[in-house]
Amino acid sequence: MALYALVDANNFYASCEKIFDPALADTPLVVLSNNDGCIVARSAEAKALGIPMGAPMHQWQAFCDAHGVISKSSNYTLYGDMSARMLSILQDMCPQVESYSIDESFLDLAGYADARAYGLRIRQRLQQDIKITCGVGIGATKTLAKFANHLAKKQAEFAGVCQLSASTCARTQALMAAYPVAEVWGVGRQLSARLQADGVETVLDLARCDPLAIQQRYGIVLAKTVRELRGEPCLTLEDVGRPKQQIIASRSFGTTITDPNAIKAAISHHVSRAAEKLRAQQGQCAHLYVMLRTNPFREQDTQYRRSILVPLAQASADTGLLLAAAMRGLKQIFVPGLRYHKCGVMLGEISPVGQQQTDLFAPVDDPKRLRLMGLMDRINRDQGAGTLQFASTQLSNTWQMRTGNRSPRYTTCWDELPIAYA
DNA sequence: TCTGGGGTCCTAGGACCC
DNA sequence: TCTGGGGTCCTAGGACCC
Repeated sequence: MALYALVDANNFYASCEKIFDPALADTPLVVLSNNDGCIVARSAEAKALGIPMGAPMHQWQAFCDAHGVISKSSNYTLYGDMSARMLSILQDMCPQVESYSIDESFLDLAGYADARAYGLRIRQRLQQDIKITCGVGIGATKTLAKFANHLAKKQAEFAGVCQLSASTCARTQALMAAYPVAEVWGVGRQLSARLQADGVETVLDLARCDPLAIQQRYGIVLAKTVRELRGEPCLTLEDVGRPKQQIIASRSFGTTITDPNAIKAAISHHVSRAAEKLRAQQGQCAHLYVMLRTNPFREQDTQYRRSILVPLAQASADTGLLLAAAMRGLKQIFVPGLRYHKCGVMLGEISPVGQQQTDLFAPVDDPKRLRLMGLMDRINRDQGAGTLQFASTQLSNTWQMRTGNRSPRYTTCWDELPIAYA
């Protein structure tokens, strides 16, 4: 009998900020996206004030000022490190763990006699060791575990850990009937609007649909979701270390950009970051996309949005080669005179280095160049990102993003460790 | 003035082939 | 004059997730 748990940290980014700054303990707090653009995390107090997820900060600035809400620029170095600590505790407690996102992991609990008691222990341990409060949802499928997790957080009687029994059980059905279909994992805005138009309003309504009819009308993905809601597993735990199939590096500019050199510099920067990630997973890519666009929210501006695929003559992980390819692509899609807002690159068709294609004569990266790249990565890791860079990155820095109020990197940087006074 | 970034999977439609 | 249809591969884009 399959049994999955989903462990999900509450208000993760906001909690990370609060752990290291006790003065923020009972203060409403929001964490902002890059460029301090959107609200991407809220503390419990900020949620209670009615601040919505994803809202543009500039629309809420006055409200936050009036209600004493503290805002923080995002500090991904800190959140990433806390996430790794959380994962290692979970791996210590359970042999089968899939890290699903920065603050969520699925656990395979098949064969555990008292899964709920185990969930409570996990919750206690995370609370005790790293001061992170999480919800635990347990069910026969990942989709049910997701829903259970939602219940664990929303309904106080579960004390943070909810185990759903079979979807045929009356109690489970009552819970499913109490939540809108949009709460189901995999049902977003578009799908929930269509489903509601078809009379499928609650989670229970969807669970009662015929999977084949759903497949006809909505496709295979939603059909799997229906099966999962009915207790039939369609999704399994995925390997933690699975290499990425595509690697994206992109950013909005801190300000509108028209200067082609600034865009070249930004693209160079993104290529460098993406190639670093590619080498970190011992990969090489056979093509890359270059993406460029104007600001869709500025309706008064001429809108433009293009991406272009640049195939490489050989699969490569060499920043220099990738830079040259990206510049060729950029040249093709850059239109002078527009007010640009964001650009990026995506590496695709990724394969492991060394697993060569069948063509004996296919060129491969020069080993000397790869050693140089490895050295560059090590220096940048030890001495700080950007210590060694390709020159095109330096053409301009006007595109850099804004960060108003980032907290210290408490756990990963010697100069920024928190200080405790006894 | 100011609206994120990084992923996965699926599908529609065009190009091409026989 | 009459001018098919099915399969496959590829790509762009859309939906979803956090």
